[in-house]
Amino acid sequence: MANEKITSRDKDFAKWYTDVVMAAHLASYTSVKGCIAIEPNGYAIWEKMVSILDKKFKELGHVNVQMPLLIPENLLKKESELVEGFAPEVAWVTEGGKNKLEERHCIRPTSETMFSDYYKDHVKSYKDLPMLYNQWCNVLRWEKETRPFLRSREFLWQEGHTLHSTSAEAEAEVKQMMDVYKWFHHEILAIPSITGVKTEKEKFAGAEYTLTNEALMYNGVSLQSGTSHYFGQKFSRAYDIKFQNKENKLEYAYQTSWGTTTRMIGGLIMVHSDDKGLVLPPRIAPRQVVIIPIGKSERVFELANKFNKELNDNDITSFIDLSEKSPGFKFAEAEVNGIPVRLEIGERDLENNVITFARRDTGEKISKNLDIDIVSFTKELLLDIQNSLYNRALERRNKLTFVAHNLDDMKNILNSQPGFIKADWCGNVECENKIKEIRGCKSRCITEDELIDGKCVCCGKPAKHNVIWGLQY
RNA sequence: CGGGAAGUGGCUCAGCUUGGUAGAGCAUCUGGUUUGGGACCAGAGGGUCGCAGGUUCGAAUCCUGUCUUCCCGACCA
Repeated sequence: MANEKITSRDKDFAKWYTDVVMAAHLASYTSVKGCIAIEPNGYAIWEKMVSILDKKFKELGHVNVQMPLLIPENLLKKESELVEGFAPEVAWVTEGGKNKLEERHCIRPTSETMFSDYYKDHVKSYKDLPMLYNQWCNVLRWEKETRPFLRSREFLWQEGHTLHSTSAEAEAEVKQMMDVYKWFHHEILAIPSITGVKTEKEKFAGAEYTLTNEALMYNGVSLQSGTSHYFGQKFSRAYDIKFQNKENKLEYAYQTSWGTTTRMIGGLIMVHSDDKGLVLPPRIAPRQVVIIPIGKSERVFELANKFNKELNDNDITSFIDLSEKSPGFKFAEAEVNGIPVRLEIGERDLENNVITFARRDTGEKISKNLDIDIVSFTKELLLDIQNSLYNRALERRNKLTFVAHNLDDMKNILNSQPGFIKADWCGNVECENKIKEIRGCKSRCITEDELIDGKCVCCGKPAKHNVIWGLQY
């Protein structure tokens, strides 16, 4: 039974998406364009993302810091590629109180600048390196078209900025952090993303190269969800970050940056959710089990409390829905909010000494005897839901992964059912631009796979790479 | 930023053409009865119609500007 507040996913995907965001109370609009209010249900997901990623970052030796929100104009302008890349979407502060600022400041769109400015004064020797900093913060980019979580002007993210004494070490960091993002998507979010290198055209402004994590949404559109950049010495030259190396010579440091954002919440919705509302993989669900007591008998509440305590004592996040609503209402509410497992405890079942589990991903109801080991059963069920969601998403991704041998193939695919399109490419940006003319199709990432035909899908000349193409958010 | 649509209690919308100072359903609150797929009865509260100007004796309604949201393009995490 679909939720009446939610437009069907297959009928209007864009509307379905916003309906789910609103119906599950993840976020709502505010009077500030492109700046959403992230509501408790949405923020709880972000908090869980933060806690898991933050733990991982720290295990790998990173520490958290906080840099200023404002960046002075002349500082931002030191790295020309970065400025050119971000210029159209930077917001400026020109007044403080009643005074015009002698130098205007932008609100950070990203913090390479401030980190670099900090590093230049704090790194003297190779013994100071590496510096493995990360910050959790908000940034602002003056986007023209905005959508909750997917593209808002203000958004929350983490940006890691690290400094190394050798290129090899920095490049290893870039790869390592991309592996973390991939792990996070596959193991926690149950999203079978693909990773690879961005083309020159699509890489981050100012980077030597960019690694990307690309996730395919239910409708076949790709979402860049996590990037990791290698800067080499570009920023350290622009910002004068030098250290004395082992040979007692001054050398520019090697730098990286990597980030993930609240956009991942949007990805989570567009990969797993359905016409009933949100579907959350258990490992990212802030609340994994809802217990719904039916009827008013004392035994019902005793059991609800007992099971709730047992689950929470064993690292399963559970709560009892004690609201004054009918059971049907509570079922629907649990579904729209994406709670992975529902446990119904009712008088009628108790007469037969059973309780009923319902799983959000399939809707299946499972009747179990009262004397089951509730903790181990629930753990297995949650694991099974986690795996099923991953497999379902993987099947969908495979179904929407196509191979193109020529431009006509690409056109046909993009005009019927978009997805990941694998095609050979000569490495020339002109071919990339030509392909983009087809519904805005862009290169997603360069794969390590073998060439398909050995010739460019666009110009027919010898190909250099097997590239994944697609539409993007 | 170009092309289109829309803003009226928390939500969905009616009223606007033919100006006379605001309605419905859902939601909320109170009391009671209920409880296995979005319960029922009775009662109550809540808006000056996105915002700013203008026309008029009088504007939700007409005019101008502006902001926001949605869809389609161009740009982007």
